[in-house]
Amino acid sequence: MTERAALSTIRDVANRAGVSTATVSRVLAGIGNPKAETVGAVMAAVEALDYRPSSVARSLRMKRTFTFGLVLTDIANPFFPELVKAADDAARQAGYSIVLSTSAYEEHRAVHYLNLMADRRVDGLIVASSQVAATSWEWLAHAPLPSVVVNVEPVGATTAVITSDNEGGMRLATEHLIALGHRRIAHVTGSFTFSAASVRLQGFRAACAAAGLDPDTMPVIDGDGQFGGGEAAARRLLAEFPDITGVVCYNDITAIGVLAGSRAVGRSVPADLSIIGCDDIAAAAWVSPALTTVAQQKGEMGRLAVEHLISLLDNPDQEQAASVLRLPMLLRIRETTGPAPAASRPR
Amino acid sequence: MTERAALSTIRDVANRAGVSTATVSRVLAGIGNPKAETVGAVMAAVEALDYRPSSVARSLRMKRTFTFGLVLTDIANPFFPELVKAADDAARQAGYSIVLSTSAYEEHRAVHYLNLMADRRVDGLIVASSQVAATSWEWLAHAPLPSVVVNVEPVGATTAVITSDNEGGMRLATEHLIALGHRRIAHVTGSFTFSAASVRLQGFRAACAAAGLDPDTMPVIDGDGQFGGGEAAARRLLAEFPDITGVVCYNDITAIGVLAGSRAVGRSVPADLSIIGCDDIAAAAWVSPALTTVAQQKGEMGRLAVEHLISLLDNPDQEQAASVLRLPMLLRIRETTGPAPAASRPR
DNA sequence: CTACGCTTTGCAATCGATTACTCAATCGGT
DNA sequence: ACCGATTGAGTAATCGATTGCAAAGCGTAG
Repeated sequence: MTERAALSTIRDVANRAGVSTATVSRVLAGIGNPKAETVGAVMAAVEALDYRPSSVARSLRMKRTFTFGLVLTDIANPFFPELVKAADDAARQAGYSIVLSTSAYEEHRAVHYLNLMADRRVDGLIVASSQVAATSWEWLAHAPLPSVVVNVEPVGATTAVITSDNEGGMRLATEHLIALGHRRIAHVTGSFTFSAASVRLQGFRAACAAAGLDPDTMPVIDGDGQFGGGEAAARRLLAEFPDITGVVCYNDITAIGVLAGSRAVGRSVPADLSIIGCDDIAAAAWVSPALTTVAQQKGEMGRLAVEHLISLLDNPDQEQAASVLRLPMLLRIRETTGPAPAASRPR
Repeated sequence: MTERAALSTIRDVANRAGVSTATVSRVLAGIGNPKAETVGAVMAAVEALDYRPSSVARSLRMKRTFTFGLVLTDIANPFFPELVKAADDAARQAGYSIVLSTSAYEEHRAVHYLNLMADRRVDGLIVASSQVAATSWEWLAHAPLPSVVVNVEPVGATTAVITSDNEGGMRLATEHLIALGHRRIAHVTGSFTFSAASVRLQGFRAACAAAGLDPDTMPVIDGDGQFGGGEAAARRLLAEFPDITGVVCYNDITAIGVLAGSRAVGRSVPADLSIIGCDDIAAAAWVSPALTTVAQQKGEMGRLAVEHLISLLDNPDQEQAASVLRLPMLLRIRETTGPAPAASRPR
């Protein structure tokens, strides 16, 4: 059996040290000029009683919890760990903690969790999502606390938004294939319930057009942002358009699916077919051949979100502005992209 | 600019409804037999003011936060998402929330976070880790709150432990290869700072012995539980012991590394070489060929941890016992294992 | 018609911290 | 040696809920 230590209060410490609770509080907070003698007595009592102030009581009195809520649509999304970690580090460094919650892609639960966070009286809210429904936006706009939205860009954003330059990133990916000599390039999309899906498609088309390739002649196949969707898309794509030499995918998981599907129908990557993903999740480096991709600066997004909230809290007068920050994406060349097969080179 | 709704207190509601705060509290908690009229007035006021009770104040008064702390060594570990999700669901269902924190493999930070959780006055603690140092165990044993340890089994456990039957799982994996006719089988270990590494090695040896294969003649190569370690191990292994036809790996990430390394040196999987992992992370299904593995019941572990805590809280008299629960692991046959090549079959 | 009992509601203490305000003691200057 | 400034610490209010106890309201029985 384990002996459970009883938790002592500030009053216990005050009694043992022979001072008032006010003094204990001040000494611990480093406020005022306490006599060395007093400090000694307090610290000794704190030590002896293993006193740890209740942040519940502190929060009630100070009307600050020094906590940020981080709401994820789905914690299983391999995109999120890095973001959570960076946000956690940044928060910790500034004396804040992060409370996590995941809403598992169900809209009604999302609003429920947002409310739960508000009940908790978190000082600020970070919503990291692939999709956020209108009701949630509404809620955030009138919420009694500041918030930042990460990774999704709503149409009429009313809060600060931090996201990646999805269009530019996709352009980067497409340009990479074009530079390798590919001229017949396909795009496998994500589910269009993800706001990034259409933006990434746009980037693909823009890059084609800029290189003198008519975007309307380039196959676009619907995926679902998951492995299965990518695999199915690859089979369909290669059956209908066998002359394709490059595939630009909505995200890495899709690309990994496309990789599997392509090989299943006998294409060798990157000799016959080049594949490029988007996000740069950990698994991208694990598949073989390792996946070429454009990376989102996930850690940076988490860090910036926290910093934004803190600056909002430090300047309480300044109204929350509806800003949008798009971080550039970074090309990570690995092994799934290579020169276009000579046969299909133009002229 | 967004108009920030001012947050109203129970007193505001009481005033507007023309009742006392006590009545509001009772109505909202469903205690007593309030007159329908009173209920109506209170609910109307709640609605009108968009009142949401402060769980900070409630926690202070009730000395319960209805929150569990979940401490992860590293949130980036692909093992954890499923566990977190299941724990979250189970907790939510019972009226609790989960507060997450990650200690990033640094022991001193781990204790720091445990303290932070205690300051938060969480009602219970779940520690999910691959390794927990002695100081943390010490802390948990004398902590002023109940706790469960998940996924790691310390030598002198003083709290409840929920883990997988790592020995049995590894035996299962090894038996699978043996049943397929393999007789020269290697094991790539994890870092031995992970408590499961030696137990899994034991399982491997036990299965060999049981099948009449001398474990001492089976190559054992050190990995590190990461992709790189697996890849390097494969190169070394296949150079030194080219007659090997099967590899049992400490975990999936290692196995994926071994897969990459084997192919880099020209082995085809599963024709020349069978590979089996352990854990069943999401990426195991994404690589190609898809990885055969033994699955940990990750969700189940999270669910059970939460249930255990709740039962501990519901029966406060019952002392916390040091129990160990080992969940069976499940064989998931995919594509990286196949019959041993005929050439190497015995006799 | 009064009194007793049940229901419904209010009063006020409480949880454990922080902090504005007050007060006592000490110090220095002339 | 006296007085004002300064320092160090205590008193008590406060944050926003919950809940034991008291009391008011109401119905009914004697």
